[in-house]
Amino acid sequence: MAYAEQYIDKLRKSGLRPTKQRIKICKVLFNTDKTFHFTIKELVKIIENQANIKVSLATVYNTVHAFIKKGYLKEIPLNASQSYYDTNVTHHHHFFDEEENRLIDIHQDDVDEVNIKKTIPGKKIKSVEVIAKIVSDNQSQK
Amino acid sequence: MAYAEQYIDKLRKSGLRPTKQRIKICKVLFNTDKTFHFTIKELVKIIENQANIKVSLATVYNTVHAFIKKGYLKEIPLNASQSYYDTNVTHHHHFFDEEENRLIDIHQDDVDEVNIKKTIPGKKIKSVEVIAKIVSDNQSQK
DNA sequence: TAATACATTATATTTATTCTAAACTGTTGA
DNA sequence: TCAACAGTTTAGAATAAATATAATGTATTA
Ligand SMILES: [Mn+2]
Ligand SMILES: [Mn+2]
Ligand SMILES: [Zn+2]
Ligand SMILES: [Zn+2]
Repeated sequence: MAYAEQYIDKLRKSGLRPTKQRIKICKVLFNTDKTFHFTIKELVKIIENQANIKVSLATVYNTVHAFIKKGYLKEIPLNASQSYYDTNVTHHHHFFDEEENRLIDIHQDDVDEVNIKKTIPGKKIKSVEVIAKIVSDNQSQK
Repeated sequence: MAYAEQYIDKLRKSGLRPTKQRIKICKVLFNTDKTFHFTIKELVKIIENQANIKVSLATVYNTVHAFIKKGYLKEIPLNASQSYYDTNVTHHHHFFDEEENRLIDIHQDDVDEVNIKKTIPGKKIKSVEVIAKIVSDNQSQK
């Protein structure tokens, strides 16, 4: 299958050999039209549900980190005791639904360019991220 | 002293009795012109350095969380295994210096109003925060 | 095939955070 | 005054995410 080639390519470019555990991880992460957000725990659960093979936590962590380093995944800064990861590596922003603990993408086009007037000597901006926390809009009950 | 009154007031409004441990925490947090960012570990270290009294980790965590709930402190969403807290509770944004692991305030005035065109049905925006990651600007060496 | 390099895994470790339970303190009212 | 009580502090235990370790397994290649 052609898609397997892509995964092998991604793995090789990340400095990893394409083992069956890693290809399985790739399938879960990249074999879909839609990008998504996940925690390591959730990723492990998806793999367990789909797969006939066992993949250890250490391998999942290692592979995810290798992909982050290479730019195939992004880590999302959230105030939580656990990291969120994103298969959408384009520049974009997020809603974070505090009630459902869920991240929702905001396309770059949906936010005006964030213009920061302040500068720090000797430093340059590497990335700018907007996080908008959302909650239920319980309209005043008429 | 007048400032002690303020701390007692803050504590009472947070539903906490003004004990000497809690007043000590208040002094470290609020007895300064400048606001600042801190981790729990750092806060404990400051207290240890200044104080003649011992304050346990549990008390520090509990007090900080009570103040957050009341709005006297803010938690800053950062991609880290540890939480950052802010004594500046006004609406503002941040630089995060990835090399020095340091937060720097950006006044609200220094960022144009972030206008998000996307909406989520049934949800309203509670807060919008911008985090700009910064790194050393190593100019191409002439 | 044998040697070697790389991977996977179970398990241990680390570390931030939260929980627990016992000891302590300050307030109250008989 | 002082016993009872509510609330507090604390040391240490528990929890959970993340990382490290080291033994075993697998793939590559000479
Ligand atoms: Mn990480
Ligand atoms: Mn918290
Ligand atoms: Zn996203
Ligand atoms: Zn700040």
